[in-house]
Amino acid sequence: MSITRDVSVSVSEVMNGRASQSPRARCPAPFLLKTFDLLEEEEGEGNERDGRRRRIVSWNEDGNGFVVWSVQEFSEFILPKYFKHNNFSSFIRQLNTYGFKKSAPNRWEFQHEKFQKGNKHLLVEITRKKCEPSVFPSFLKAYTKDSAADVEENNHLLLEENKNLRKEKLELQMQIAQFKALEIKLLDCLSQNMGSQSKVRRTC
Amino acid sequence: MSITRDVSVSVSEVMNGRASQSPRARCPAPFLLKTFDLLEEEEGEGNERDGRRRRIVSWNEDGNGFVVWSVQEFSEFILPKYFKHNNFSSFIRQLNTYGFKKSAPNRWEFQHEKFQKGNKHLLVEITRKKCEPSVFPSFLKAYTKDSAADVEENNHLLLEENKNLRKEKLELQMQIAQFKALEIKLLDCLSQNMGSQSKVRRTC
DNA sequence: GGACAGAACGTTCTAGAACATGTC
DNA sequence: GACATGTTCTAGAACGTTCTGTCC
Repeated sequence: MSITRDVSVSVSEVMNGRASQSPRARCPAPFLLKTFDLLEEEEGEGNERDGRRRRIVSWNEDGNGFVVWSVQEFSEFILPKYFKHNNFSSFIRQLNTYGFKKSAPNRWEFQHEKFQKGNKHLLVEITRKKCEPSVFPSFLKAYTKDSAADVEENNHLLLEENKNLRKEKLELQMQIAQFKALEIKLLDCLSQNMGSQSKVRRTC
Repeated sequence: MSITRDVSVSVSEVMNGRASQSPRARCPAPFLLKTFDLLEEEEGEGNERDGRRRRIVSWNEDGNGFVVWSVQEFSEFILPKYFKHNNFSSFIRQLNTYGFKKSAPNRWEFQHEKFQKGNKHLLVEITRKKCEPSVFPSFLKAYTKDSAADVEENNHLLLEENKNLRKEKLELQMQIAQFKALEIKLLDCLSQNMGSQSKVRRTC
């Protein structure tokens, strides 16, 4: 009974649902593949075309990120080749969606822990950010969305209860004060009425 | 007593505080002025330089918006001339902050109701979007900013206080119970010790 | 095979947030 | 130093497109 077979599915894949689908299962998101391929093409034979491309976009020195050297050319020539648009901002949006971080000021360099030169297999570990919240079953979304309001409501209820408790406490304290006064009166009565009979201690 | 003099200050100006400041009072935001000037330069004599510029950015046909024709040249040559950066996305962010809307797909055209060719005086009507919420006096900002955390914290404190109040209430109720028991004992003592002397009522 | 619903993914436009800078 | 404004990086939100399982 080898139930350990074929369970090499990462947590992240289960999380974002990729693992449960047939063709796309165990495949990186299209965006990641395209971006990776786009960069791998840099590693070509170094002919004129690749040389030109290398000035537009490339892996960084350490191979743990990439740099868009010419936004204009990247947008005009590279993007439409791999995607259905030529907007640099859309490309950036996708990078952020998949958790990439801009890793240098003054130039368009981005990094992701699992996006490394030569390690295409790591791409499956990269998940859409939107998937993290949606680990919550969707039917809980409404609750999550209104949590702020809920907290406020909770607050209000607590405040009400607090007010009532304070009021009750005050009433109890007044009762106790009356009891104390009563005790004194009773003791007075006792000491007076018992007169010469016997001593009375407060504990009776 | 003409108190109606010099009250030509628009509501929006009062709202965003521009009207209360001296030099900048009744002045459009720097960003708006710069963007407007940048476009007004298009209306020059039409010499070579302006001709070139016109291909980069210009008012639209109706004069109720403008178009950045070449993002690359706009970013490289125009932006650093007027602002402290050359990022097109930062320029876009500012446009959105001031309520401009992208008014055409497939090209970088933006419009704002009060941003019109030849009507520089309308610029004072354009306010930062952030100012709408900050109609709230600024001294409330801290509260507003931390409100979520505050509410949570408040909640926690209330919960603690509630717990203590319940505890105190219980203790008070126990005290009262003891007092009641004591009262009964005292009354017993009284009735016993007074014997034949006189009747004792609980109110003594 | 075709229709269709639901989910994942992509594209676009706008806003949030943190920090920097400048101004009074 | 409080406040408005500017700059940067990231996220929200709406909507469109593609994929996939299901039912007929």
